[in-house]
Amino acid sequence: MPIHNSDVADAFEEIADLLEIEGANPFRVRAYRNAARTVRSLAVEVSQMLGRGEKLTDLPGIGEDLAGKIKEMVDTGKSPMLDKLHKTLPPALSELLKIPGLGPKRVGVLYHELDIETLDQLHRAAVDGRIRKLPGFGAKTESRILEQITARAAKPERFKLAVAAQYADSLVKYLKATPGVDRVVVAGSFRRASETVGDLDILVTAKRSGKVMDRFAAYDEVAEVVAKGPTRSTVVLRSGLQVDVRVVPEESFGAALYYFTGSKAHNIAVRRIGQKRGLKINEYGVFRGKKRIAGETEESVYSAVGLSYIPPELREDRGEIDQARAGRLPRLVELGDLRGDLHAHTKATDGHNTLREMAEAARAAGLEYLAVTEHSKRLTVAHGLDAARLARQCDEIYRLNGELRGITLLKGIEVDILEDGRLDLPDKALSKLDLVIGAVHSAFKLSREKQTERILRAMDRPHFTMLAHPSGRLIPTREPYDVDMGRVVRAAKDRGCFLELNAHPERLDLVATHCQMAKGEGVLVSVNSDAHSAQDYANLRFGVGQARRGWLEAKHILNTLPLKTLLERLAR
DNA sequence: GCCGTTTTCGGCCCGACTGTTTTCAGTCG
Repeated sequence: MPIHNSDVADAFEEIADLLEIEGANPFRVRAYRNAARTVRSLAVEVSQMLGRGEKLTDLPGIGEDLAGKIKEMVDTGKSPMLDKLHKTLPPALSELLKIPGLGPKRVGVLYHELDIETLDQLHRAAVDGRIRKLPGFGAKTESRILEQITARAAKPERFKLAVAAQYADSLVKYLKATPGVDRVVVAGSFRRASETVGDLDILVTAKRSGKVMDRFAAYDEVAEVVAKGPTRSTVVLRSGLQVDVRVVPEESFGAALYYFTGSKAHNIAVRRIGQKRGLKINEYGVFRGKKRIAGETEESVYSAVGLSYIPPELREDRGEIDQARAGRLPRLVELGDLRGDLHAHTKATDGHNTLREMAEAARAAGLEYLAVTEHSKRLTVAHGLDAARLARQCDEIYRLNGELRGITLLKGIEVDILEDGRLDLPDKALSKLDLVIGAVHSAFKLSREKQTERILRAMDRPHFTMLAHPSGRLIPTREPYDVDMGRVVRAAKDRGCFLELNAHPERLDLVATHCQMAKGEGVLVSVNSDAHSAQDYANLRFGVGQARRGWLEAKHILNTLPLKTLLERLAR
């Protein structure tokens, strides 16, 4: 059983949880959490690093001890440390920590006083009224726990970025209409363009904060007011989405925006630098003693600690701080850099609009070219094209190109990669196209070895241009299939192929770490909408966000090329 | 448990809100 990075990270997180309940040194606990985060976001497997004889202690937050514990897990598949902890604390206690309002101290009390180990037992104790009698608990805490347990079963934990965007947009509009309100900005993981967001953090500048809080609590989508103070309030919307609003004075706007954009790990790292320079950084500004020396803008905050401005999508403490100090941050791709879209469907298969409608909508979205890439025949549910229907669509594209101005249609296909690595249409049919996107839509459960070989064999076909949604995952319903992405990226490089970054809100695939791998190997990425209707080009915004999270610049993106250059690249 | 342009020992980010308390611990972000 090979040990993946996520296994190591999961184990470290559980160790951190259990140590915390045990009352261990909080900094020791943090060390495990930091290590978990580092390992989880690595682009290479730690097992491979060990195999190549690379030192794990070179990784941030991994010292001799943790490097040894990782090696132990890779070698034996087990963590003696975790096994030892399980002798005194049951594994399910980690689950209890996920209930809002329950931290390590209270979970410890629940376990030691009432022998509560599981959510079920917690639920029963709350119903029986046994919790309110414990020291540090009360009737209110007990009923809150009860609510949270029932709520947990019913609601999704995190919201897709595109869904959160809908709630964010209308709430921002509503808050902006409050008298005396100046700025309203969504910060947090939403601003960092995370794939999913757990809550919305909204930052407001206003003369009088009380008015804002009253109006916020009165928003008609609010199901529950969790907390309401003079400068900070938390509500839960009917959809289950939690929203925090913070009000700060205008002169603190930059510091607060920086602070509430996070990530937490990034903020801690920046503040540590400030600390070394004798500066205190909080949401109100950067202070030397009592004197505020920065805070009006985010730039001023970063510059106070000797860093250049760091775009939100990079703020994960994954190397961006060192690069900012050296002035070597990438100039990230922007939505406006995209000149075209290389993946879209029409009514001919499972899309909702005609070829002409899709073309005109693409032009209206500011695009210069659009590749029409229907499904192939194996995907019968989508009414996929066979060679004859594909040829007819190509004729239609040829005719439309003669007619349309300001947009050029390219002839493509999203051809199924069959289980044995063959493509679903003959080479002869594919040879007439401008591009061939290969996609895995079946047999997701193959072994890592077989799945990787399957994709590599498909890439070997002479007309193969691009691999669609390379990991195959769907947020939040389907895990990625098991594939050696390192080999896929290198294979794409060897064969001159491209990788798609599918911008559909449920895909956002390539994931950020794989974008960095592609960048490292010099493989161009194409940010594609996978539009199935004329409105879907709006999703490109989320694809660009993901590309930015992957440190990509315009020069790393295939569809920032002008049409002529693009066609030359595709023809190679 | 990690880490070092003040340190190989002694630090480790910082503030708001709630509930259970009579001055603050716990939790959260």
